[in-house]
Amino acid sequence: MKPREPRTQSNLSPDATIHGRGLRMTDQRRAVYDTLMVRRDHPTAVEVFTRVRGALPAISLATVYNCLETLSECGLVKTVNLERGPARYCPNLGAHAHFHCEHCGTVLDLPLRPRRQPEDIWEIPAQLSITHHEVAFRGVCPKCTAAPRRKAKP
Amino acid sequence: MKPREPRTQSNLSPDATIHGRGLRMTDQRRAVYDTLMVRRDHPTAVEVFTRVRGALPAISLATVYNCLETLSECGLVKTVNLERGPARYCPNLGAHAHFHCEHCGTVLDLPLRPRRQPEDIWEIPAQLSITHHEVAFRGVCPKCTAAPRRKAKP
DNA sequence: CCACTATTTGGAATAATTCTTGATAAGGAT
DNA sequence: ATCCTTATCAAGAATTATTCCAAATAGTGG
Repeated sequence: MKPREPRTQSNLSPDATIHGRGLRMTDQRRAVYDTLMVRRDHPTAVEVFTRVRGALPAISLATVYNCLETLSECGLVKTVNLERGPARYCPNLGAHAHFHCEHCGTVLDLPLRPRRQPEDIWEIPAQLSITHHEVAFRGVCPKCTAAPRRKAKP
Repeated sequence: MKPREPRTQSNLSPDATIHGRGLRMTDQRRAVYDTLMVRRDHPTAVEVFTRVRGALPAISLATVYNCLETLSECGLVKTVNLERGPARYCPNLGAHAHFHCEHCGTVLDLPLRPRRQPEDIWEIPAQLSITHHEVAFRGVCPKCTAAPRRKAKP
């Protein structure tokens, strides 16, 4: 059967991952993390802020930015940059690209095919050491192709 | 032998491409375009501004932004977004990805292998129509791996 | 030359994010 | 438990890159 997707990159609990870096799992960090995990979409920092205030009404936007940065550095979430829009945050830790619908703004995950990697299609000099890659597609999503009614926030 | 890389996407002259859209090839646009073509690196708008003032001392930064946007929309240059840094502009019209050295800041072009395409490695739903894609790698370039002395602007 | 539109300019405005500062809180050592 | 050290948070200021705006300028077709 298909292996379950790891909850974190290291397969440790989020707490252990955070502690492993000498950091603390605070209420704020947990709330931001949980917010990302329950609705597995691609919210901006402001959207996370709005959602997380349901759990922690006193949290500040600056703290949301801090938490998202920390979680991202710890590999617990991914930061997604699409064009020049606000950064988005992604709970999917598997290897994947992103698709951004230029009509409705939706972001979709496009998984990497099994046993495939970017080096298969791009010529990457051997001496070059790669630590990250980010792949973004842009176009029109199935829903908007079918029914191109309303347009949305870009 | 290897076909020469087209100077523009349509293989028309830059002037013809611009005219084809009902736009004019002004001194400013030409100067910005030439600036990109002579030194084939990946300058930011401000860097283009600095360089282009050698030819047109009176040009404004807003105009440089306008020209770069126009040239990019016409397919005469490419806009490159790396992480959340300032946009960079690229004269290479061939299909390629970008590599960003996190040590010295250099940007390198990584060509797409012949007869390869992103669909080869990412699962892209059939109904999804793709108009653009942008691929960015991050890591350490050969020079910095060999001699990790100075660090640079990020 | 005239009318019309495209373009440029300089400065103001905006958006997203980062920085700063002082207050809080948590964990370890005694 | 108390003290000490460091991490974290909150609020607002500051920064950065980019876009917007209004007025001046310049091409183009007739």
